[in-house]
Amino acid sequence: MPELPEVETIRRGAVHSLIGQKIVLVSILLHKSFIGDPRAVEGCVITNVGRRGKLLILHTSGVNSILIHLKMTGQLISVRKGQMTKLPDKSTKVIFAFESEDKLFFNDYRTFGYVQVFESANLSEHPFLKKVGIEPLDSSFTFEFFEKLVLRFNKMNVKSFLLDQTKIAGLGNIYTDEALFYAHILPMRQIGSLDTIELKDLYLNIKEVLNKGVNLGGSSKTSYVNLHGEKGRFLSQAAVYGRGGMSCIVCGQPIQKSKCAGRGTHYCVHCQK
DNA sequence: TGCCCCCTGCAG
DNA sequence: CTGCAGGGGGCA
Repeated sequence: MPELPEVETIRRGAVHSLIGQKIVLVSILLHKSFIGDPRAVEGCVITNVGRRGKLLILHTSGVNSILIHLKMTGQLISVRKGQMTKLPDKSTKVIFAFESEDKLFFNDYRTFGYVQVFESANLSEHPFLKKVGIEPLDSSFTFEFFEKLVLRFNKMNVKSFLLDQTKIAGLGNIYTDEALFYAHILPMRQIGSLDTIELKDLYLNIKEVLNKGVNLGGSSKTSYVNLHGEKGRFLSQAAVYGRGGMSCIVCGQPIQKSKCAGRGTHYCVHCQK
């Protein structure tokens, strides 16, 4: 499910609701959803909440951190003591119970996601963190950096490049299609064919679209909800994603939908070149 | 550097 | 019923 804006929205909710919570019990309802020893974080307090790309990181008072990747359909939902809830339900895979009697539910009906206990001192050795690329909303992501990065991958098509987490971290199918639309670039274009003006346009729109996503609380196509169980509002504003066959908001021509980089890809043949 | 695959559920 | 879905690891 979630791309950078969705995970960032959850992170912000977690900063508010989870910091200071002491974990008293971790219940695992599906073994494959949990990697490592749950007892290693019981008794620990959540001290901070970070994010790298689409990976959420709960720092604790102990020697371990808790890494959470939601993949396609993961949800992380916090329920206060005494609050009405339908949880756990059949998609619930992991439950954290806190000393406060608040609870945290990890739901994931397709079971691609995971919760992982990992030694904080060795986070840089984690298979995902070891390879993940630059944070596009960080000040270190300058146009100069982007231009140099892009130059090394001339043969790739631009959509595959943007989806590759080892290059830029956090873009997924929705925000990639949106950024390419606003940059007037067709997704199947070869990186090497982009001129400096197009690269600059793409660079600016990557940041623009991600910021807009964060400001609207992310995208909810099917399952995404924030930490409080609320849907995101980005998709109602999407220019191309999920609008195949509908008219382009700029020129009125029908939005195309086809496959690129193995993913459903939305674009306007009139506005994008 | 592309495909297949891990799963479940829902729309067409 | 088939195909498709916010991801990404592992394999030629």
